[in-house]
Amino acid sequence: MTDHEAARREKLRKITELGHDPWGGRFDDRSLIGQLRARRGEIRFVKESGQTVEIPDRDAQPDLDFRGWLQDQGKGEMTGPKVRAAGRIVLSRDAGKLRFINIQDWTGNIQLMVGKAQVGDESWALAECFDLGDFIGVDGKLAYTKTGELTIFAEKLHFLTKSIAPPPDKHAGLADPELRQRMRYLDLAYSDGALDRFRNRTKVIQSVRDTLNKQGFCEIEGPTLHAIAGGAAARPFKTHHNTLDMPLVLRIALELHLKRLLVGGMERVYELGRVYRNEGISPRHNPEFTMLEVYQAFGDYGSMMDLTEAIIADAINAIDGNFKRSWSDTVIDFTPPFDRKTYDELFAEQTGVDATDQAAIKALADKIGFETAGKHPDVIKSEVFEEKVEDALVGPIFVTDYPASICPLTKRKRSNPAVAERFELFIQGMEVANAYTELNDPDLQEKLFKTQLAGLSEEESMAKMDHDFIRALKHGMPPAGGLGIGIDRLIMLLTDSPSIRDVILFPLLRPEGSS
RNA sequence: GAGCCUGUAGCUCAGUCGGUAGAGCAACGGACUUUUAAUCCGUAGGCCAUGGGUUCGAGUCCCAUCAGGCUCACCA
Repeated sequence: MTDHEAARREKLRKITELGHDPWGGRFDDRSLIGQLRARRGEIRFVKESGQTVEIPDRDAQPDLDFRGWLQDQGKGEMTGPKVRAAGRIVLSRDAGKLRFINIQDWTGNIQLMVGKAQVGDESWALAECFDLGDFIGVDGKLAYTKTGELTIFAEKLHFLTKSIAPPPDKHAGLADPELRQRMRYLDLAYSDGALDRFRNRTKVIQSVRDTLNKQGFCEIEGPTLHAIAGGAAARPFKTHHNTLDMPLVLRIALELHLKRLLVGGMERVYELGRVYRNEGISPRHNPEFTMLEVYQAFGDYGSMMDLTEAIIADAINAIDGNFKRSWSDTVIDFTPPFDRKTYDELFAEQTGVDATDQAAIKALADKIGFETAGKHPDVIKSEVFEEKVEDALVGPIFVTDYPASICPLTKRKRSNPAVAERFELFIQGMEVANAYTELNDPDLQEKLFKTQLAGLSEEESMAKMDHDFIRALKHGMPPAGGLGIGIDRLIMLLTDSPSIRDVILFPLLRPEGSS
């Protein structure tokens, strides 16, 4: 046991001795600290003559010499509402028989003044057992100190919960990224901005649902345990069901079940949920992440583009309504409509090479040093695109109309079968959304599945072919637009968070002390 | 999976050329009834990530391991 813990346990003992429960209990009728701050206009100064004076608002006049102003009023008394608050002690200063304590709840932070003469010996003895990190409640008068700080002048103290372990540095908070992730509770409680970041995450997710529900979309919950990992090209996590003695995988995408629902007549349907990919970890990849997939019958990728803009604009309004958002040392302008450019236009812009000139593209690829022998011209083009174009897509920008051969499971343009009706939304070089006009021809789908699985043995291929999905398509899936949004990445961009682990409460980490 | 970087007190961090382990905050004792990163006086707190090696001597140099970060790879 550390000295810190021993000292805190000793105070815990004293609290019990004083007749208080160190683990507290229900505490009704408190105001949130944010609400209390909003009530500061009720505070008055009453002069000896009986004249009532309004208190100048320090937020409006930050340079005001409050102490001087107060002296100018002469003798009198500050009056303010009786309030009750509760929170965690985050700062404490004592000045003899007087203590200034800052408590914090999830709406803010406020100072308490506890005077021995004002609260009595009993409460004073309790206050001497307070440590940083404890939860306390207070009844008192909301008013200003001589220096103009909004303060609850304590009349009665309540003990709500003892903190046995010492908190991180009271100003620096937690700096070590490993500790911030492992001990997210401490990060939230003591690191600047951490709690707000995750509350903004909640607001974004709620807003996404609101936007879709308002437009008549229906939220569903598909299975997370799949027999076949379909809908994406990632490696799955494998698991096993004991009673059925059956291998299972965690889902890598939401797509195939949502499309079955289109067949079933759910015309506008979405799922906002977790998917799992057994791939590498990076500042943009966590093994489990939150994905939104939306399908709209009788729509196409164009309908999805408008919807994507609406989802993002509404999410920003839900946070703070600021469409010019800082991102690292730059600013992203999210004001819709976003730029829309075709794949070929961007290719030509960034490389100076005509996107339809296969020979010139191959020459460029050779110059970069790519292996080009035996590759499909569109594959070469796509490799050059990733190398030369994607990083330049600071966006937000919709990249539309991809070469059909690199997205086989997408419907082609009727006017040009070499082009797939697909867009991706890029922001700061990061792929945030991906949408298609969905393929609904079961024979073509089956053929393309087979081609996609061609590299695998027949046995593996059969195991990965989702025959039920093909069967569903045979019953008729209406023409539809489909959209996927990486919600964690969107939240990263909206909260100026450079790593996906900053917006996932409990990202995957190796266990501690695994040596 | 590869390369580079990091790991020192509860927290944030110094630690020079290899020569007895440092600071701020937090803690403990004391002074102070309007402080606000309060101040002042005093005290205590260390498996220098772990395990080896080199050396008279290692926080420091070398090797391995563990954990984390970044870059790359992987990744509709």
